Amino acid sequence: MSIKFEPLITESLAKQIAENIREAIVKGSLKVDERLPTEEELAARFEVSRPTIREALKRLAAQHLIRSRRGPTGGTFVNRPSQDEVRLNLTNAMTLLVGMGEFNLADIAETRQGLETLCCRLAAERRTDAHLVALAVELDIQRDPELSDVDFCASDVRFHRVLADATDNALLKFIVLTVIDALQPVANMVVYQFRKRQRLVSQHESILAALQARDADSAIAALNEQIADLGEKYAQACTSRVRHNQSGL
Amino acid sequence: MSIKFEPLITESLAKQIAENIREAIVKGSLKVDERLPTEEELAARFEVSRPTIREALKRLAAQHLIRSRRGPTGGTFVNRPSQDEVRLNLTNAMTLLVGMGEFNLADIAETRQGLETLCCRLAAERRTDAHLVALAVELDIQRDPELSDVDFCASDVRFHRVLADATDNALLKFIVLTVIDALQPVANMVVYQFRKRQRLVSQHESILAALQARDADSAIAALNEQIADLGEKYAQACTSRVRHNQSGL
DNA sequence: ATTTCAGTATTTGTTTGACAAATAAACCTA
DNA sequence: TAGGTTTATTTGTCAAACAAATACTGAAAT
Repeated sequence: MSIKFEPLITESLAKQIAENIREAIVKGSLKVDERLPTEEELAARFEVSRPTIREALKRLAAQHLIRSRRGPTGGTFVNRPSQDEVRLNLTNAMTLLVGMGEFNLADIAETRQGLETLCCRLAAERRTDAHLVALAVELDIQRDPELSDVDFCASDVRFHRVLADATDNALLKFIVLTVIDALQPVANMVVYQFRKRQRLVSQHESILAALQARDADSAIAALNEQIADLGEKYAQACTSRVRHNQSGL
Repeated sequence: MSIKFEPLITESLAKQIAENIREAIVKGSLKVDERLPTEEELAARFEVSRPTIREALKRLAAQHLIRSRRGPTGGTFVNRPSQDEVRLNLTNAMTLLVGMGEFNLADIAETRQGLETLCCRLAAERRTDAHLVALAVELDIQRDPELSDVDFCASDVRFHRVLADATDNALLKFIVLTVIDALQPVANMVVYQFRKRQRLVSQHESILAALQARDADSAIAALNEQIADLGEKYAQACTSRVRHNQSGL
């Protein structure tokens, strides 16, 4: 006689329930803005207690898959995943990976170069006048010599975000924004020490002019120059940080 | 007299606590594999009850930031974020976005083309012989006319994953794998109806040959041809699906 | 008739206290 | 010393209750 061993589920109930509901959402059995049963009903349905149900729901809430409201018309509802919310998650996760040193700086610079080159090519084709204006606004900000380092950095980030927006490709924009945001701490660390902003600004000016003329190649050239510069600074910042750490120990 | 209004925190305690601990992790005050206080201690520290603490911890567990074990040496520990775990999260989230139609097929095709073009360029430089072998293995599989559609698809995905691996750029690989995985459902839908595999296979053969010769341009040409083909199929699949939906209603 | 306000029901948020299950270390026993 | 047994610790789960938010209901006042 052959004994049929059960799969022997050892995962926590809350996790299983969360996974269960999650699948229902992604498969579409639970539609956007649809209301889930109350926690008590869910507890009865899954034959567990309410705290267990709540732990499961919190897992889903952490992924922005559901939202909850109190009151008679309240309850738990399926969230339409907004790009921004998802991107926040991704950025957090990637920031952590970058912070742990999972990616080296050369890889980061190379990837950014590849992505932004692509952006330049598409943006040169599709940018609107509004994009040019937005870029010009940031340039004006960056030209102010009284600007603090952090503000300069922030403006730099916004400049590149506009570049991504000008591609008119939602997916590419999504990816590029995620990467830019995740890499901002690193970028900050670098530009912070990069006091000669003039070169950065003039590169941005070149990019803006090239986009205005719809000249993709010139835009890419200016961009590559900038990223090459930053690549050097990355390396310097990296070695100096290593030295700092060594001296610190 | 000016009254100083308090920030008026209305967020749930569990959420605040989760955010609190999360920041401690990303800021580095809590190091990898370090053990958090027991749930009881945390409850005392934050002056809330244990279930509330547990809900907070579940939020973090959903993001793979912590893990828990029972027993005397058990407790809650800070997780080293593995690329694969994070990627699984990202892929799930992106799959949802794609499934909700946040990105149109033209954008998807264009983005994929841009990313993989980049991969080809780098892979032509840096591929090792092992990569060539891996690609050849998949090609052999794909040549089998008896292969089922799903298996063909799976092999196709693996082929492109090897391509990403050959770039020797961890970040780029991470991004490309995420996108490929998130888009697999769409790709499946397409290739499924694309019975003439011969053309796909010969394109793969061209890519392999080009990489062997370290000829980036040829590889890119073959790849672009393939993605252009898929772009057409995307469009067809899309319209046919629309028709299907219309007839269904 | 309309507005305003208090009450009420419903649902999530939180607490308390307890027990179950897993697990490693300490402790016996042979 | 080897091997099993107890024990302490910690997370996992449950039960019952109260608190807080919120929309609906209905009565009172204008």
